[in-house]
Amino acid sequence: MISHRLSLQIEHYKSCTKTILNLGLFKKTYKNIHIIMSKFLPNKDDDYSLWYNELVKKADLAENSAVRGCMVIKPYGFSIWEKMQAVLDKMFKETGHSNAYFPLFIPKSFLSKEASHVEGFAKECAVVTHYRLKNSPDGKSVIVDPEAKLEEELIVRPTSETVIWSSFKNWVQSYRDLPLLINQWANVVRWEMRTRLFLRTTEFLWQEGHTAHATRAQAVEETERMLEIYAIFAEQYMAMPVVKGIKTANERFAGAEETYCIEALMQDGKALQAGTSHFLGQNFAKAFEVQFTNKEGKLDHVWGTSWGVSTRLMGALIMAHSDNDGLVLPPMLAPIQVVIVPIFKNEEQLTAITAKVNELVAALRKRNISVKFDDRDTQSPGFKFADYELKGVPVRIAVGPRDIEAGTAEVARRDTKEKKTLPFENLEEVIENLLKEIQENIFKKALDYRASQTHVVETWDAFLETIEKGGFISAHWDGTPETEEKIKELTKATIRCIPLDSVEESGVCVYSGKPSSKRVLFARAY
RNA sequence: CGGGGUGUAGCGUAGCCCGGUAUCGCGCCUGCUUUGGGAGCAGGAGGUCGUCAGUUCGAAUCUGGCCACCCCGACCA
Repeated sequence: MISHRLSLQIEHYKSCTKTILNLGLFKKTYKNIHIIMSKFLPNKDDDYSLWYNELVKKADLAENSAVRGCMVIKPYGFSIWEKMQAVLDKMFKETGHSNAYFPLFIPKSFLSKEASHVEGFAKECAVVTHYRLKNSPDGKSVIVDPEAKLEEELIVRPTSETVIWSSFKNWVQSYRDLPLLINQWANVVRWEMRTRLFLRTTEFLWQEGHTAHATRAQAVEETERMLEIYAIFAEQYMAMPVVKGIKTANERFAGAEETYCIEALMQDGKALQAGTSHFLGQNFAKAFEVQFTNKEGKLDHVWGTSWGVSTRLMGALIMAHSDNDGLVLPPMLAPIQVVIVPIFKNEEQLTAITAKVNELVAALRKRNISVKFDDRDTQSPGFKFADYELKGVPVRIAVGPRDIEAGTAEVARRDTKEKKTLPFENLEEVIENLLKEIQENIFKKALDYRASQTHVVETWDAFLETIEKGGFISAHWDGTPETEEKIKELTKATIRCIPLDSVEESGVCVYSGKPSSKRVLFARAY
């Protein structure tokens, strides 16, 4: 709990930091301190959330918009999202799903058809009540035309289960129509009180999969399959280790029978839910009367699932790997994997360097490596080095006159900051391997970090002490919502999930002392 | 919705107490010198001081209203 006085001090500190960051004098006079200040980013360990916000803006990923709580995703940030989309979309298609698009607006009556669902979202829905504007009497502005009131208000989708299931009703008649495997890429709106770029914004982008199946078993299988896809994506592409698990009743999606999730640990010791997959049972099928005739000729309700990941993954990606010099992107998702910076004093040198570099660019592209040759003469090499580090480009190659003479290039990797001068000959193969190594290395680093921050705790005292340090706590829980609530109230920690690989072992609840058969994962979360 | 804070050039700010059209840095533009880790020097452009009203010869500055944003809390698949 941060006291008011302390929060004021933090405010003061932040504004001072900003001032210092912008004082050129400071940089000039105290070169050493300038190095510590590190590329004008706040220090990650001093103030993690300030570091995060500044990084998002300075790395040109996103910025706040004129609309409260909504963000503008800038070209560089969006290109990372596009890479994520491309990979996920391919994975969805490979597992038999098709894309479709459903409307942004949902009739209000749809939301009330599934009782627990509406309860979960009612408080954060944007509502459209009118469909026309007109000039104000004084002609200086526009006002909502009171005559243009909608008969039934429209809800801006916070998620699309209801519109989609109202369509599914028409799409499904026979077991031959099943399974129905649909995905949509869309924007959704949830009127959140407090927002943060990428992590929680009023409007965000996501994909939502919605499927219908003939049997319970098939729907559960689908739920688990998609969770697995999310886990593979997180670990193999984002290089971010995740725990697969099941949510407790408190944390479950409104309208689901079971919510599966992947949970990741950020560098400040807080957990982040990175994706969810819901087994909906027959809840929506019953609410929207989606029935089919089975092989035996009997009418039955279908079984549903829904699953999604959002632009929140961008926040996860940023917080999982980045450092005080800026972003660290996994090569699999980096829009630019290799940047080549020429070092030249005159046109003649640049021409010689360009000729040599073009060979390398062609060879790298042949291997499907995205490469940028930054031959602008308007920025100095030093500026470019720092800038591409800020943007998380995994590999940088510098080529100058000395290299041309020696037949070499300087290769620097973003993750370790290691620099090596290597022969130009066959460099493309070295780079290709280096990209793989970087991908593995940042995953391993994140995995080691998580291991060091996952604590097995047996007693309440130890729990209280450990939760302050951050990280995951693996502890026994008696399975009651009351205990879960109480722990949340006392520590702000929630049960992130019951891990799928949690082993059966008898123990006692860390809070109540009642018997328990499994450990669950606690953490403070985003 | 409660508590606190801030609005001055693209960004970050000084000035406000004690009224006289605005300070500094970054960035931007031009020129020359530079270029192997955010280049230097010289010159230059850019401001309805959030907004509306009041006090005054005169308002960034004083008074009142309004608006916006930020932080803390409540809330949050």
